[in-house]
Amino acid sequence: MNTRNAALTRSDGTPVRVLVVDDEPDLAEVVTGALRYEGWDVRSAGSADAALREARTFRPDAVVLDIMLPDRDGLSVLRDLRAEQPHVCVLFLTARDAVEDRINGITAGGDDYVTKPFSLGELVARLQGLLRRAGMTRERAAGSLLVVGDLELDEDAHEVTRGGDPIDLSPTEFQLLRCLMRHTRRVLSKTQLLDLVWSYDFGGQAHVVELYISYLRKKIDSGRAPMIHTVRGTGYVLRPAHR
Amino acid sequence: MNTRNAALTRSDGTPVRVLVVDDEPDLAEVVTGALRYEGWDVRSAGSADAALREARTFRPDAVVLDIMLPDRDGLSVLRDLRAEQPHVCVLFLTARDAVEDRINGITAGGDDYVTKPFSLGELVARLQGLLRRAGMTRERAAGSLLVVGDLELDEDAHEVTRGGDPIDLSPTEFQLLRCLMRHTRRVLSKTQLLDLVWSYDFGGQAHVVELYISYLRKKIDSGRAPMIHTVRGTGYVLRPAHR
DNA sequence: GCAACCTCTGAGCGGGCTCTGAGCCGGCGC
DNA sequence: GCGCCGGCTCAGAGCCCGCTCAGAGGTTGC
Repeated sequence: MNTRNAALTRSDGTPVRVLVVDDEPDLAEVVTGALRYEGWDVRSAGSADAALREARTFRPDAVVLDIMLPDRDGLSVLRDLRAEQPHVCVLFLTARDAVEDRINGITAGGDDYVTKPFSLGELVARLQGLLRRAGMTRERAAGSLLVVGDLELDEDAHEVTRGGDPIDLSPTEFQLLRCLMRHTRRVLSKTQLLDLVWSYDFGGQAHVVELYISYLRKKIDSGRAPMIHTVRGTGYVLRPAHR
Repeated sequence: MNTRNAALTRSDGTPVRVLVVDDEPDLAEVVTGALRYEGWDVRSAGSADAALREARTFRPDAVVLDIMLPDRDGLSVLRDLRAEQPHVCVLFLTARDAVEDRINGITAGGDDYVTKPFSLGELVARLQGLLRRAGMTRERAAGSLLVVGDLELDEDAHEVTRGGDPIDLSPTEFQLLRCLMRHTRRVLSKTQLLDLVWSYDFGGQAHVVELYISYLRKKIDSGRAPMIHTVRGTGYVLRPAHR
């Protein structure tokens, strides 16, 4: 399990089921790994046909679906999926400049997509958002609010407050904080943070993580009991500001 | 569920039932998805015969009906539907230059229509309007008024006021604002807004959204505490003014 | 048939965001 | 005590994102 918080589960208590469909084995592997790390039950397929076959027996709650598959068009796969399982959530993967007109209207149906290259944290967050909104998980009630001590982060509203005071963050700062809050009390290495927050094709150094941690501290910890702690030689932890 | 507001339900508490009838699978899929996202119980049919068969068992509260079906004329389908279920609401889909005199006869009966290509937000709003007027939902009382802070939008009257002052908006501006107001305090990406407010066949870029947001701000926020906020890298949110 | 309005495209610009590099500090080991 | 290494912070360059303006084309209404 990844977090101290219970892993996201379905209403019957079993882990959420996700099917990953991508024809690039490397990418599929990375995504699959990240989702398993979330404690979910993950399977993968390399083609549309395989995906539909797998879906029939596996009955996933959500599908991560590359829109550029060798054999079939993304929207038609969606249609076939929905025909058998009307309530499955779909998260599309698409190239930045891909002809997006093929998926016009997708987000209006509650489905979502991320453009390649994406960060794994983003992918997971989007997927959780989909599942939450579909009412498919136990966390329905909790909504989109992450709370650690007097620090609150609303994923839907993109609002962050500490002790009630609003704090505004840049996109990267926001993602980094979300990531820390998701894994409260667990030390995350710079490499892990790099893998989660930055796109998988980011070539930069771990130094950026330090930099962004320092930005975050300025906005969140300055003048208060610190919540972000560094564990020398290992990484960073977020903890409620003791007492 | 999609909105903060509870899903529209029938007076007995079960979800509203909608039957979508269209012979273009892609369009039907998108429409079906959008309605399902509203929390409704949706089924679809690709032909008039299938529709009538489905209606007999499904007993929908409303039908979204393409007037140009391959096998039968839309109006005759309407007659047959009404013969069995006199109180069903019907929303027609029709081509822009369709014979209007026939349409006029229809709307006199309390039904409504939208012309292709339409926006999904418009479709949903019209359908809600129909159901509301038919007294088929719990929200009857709430009426067609959306309120956020001192900003009010009347969906039926197409009127908008802020702090009591009337504001007039172009059709697109109106739809965009309605969409933002329906999802108060939730960040909507430009893509989402594009999918909801613009027609499903719109090929343009997300840039238009920025443009219309700027128009809206001029009319709604200028000289007052801003309500429309941009979340860099993500989208836009509407929030009650100040604090 | 003309005028007013609406919608969208394109371009320019301003500013925030991201990342690089360098210097500094403090802890820890030799 | 000295040097090294890991982490922190500052400053700055470049880029990208979002905002706005101006204008073309289309539509509506008179």
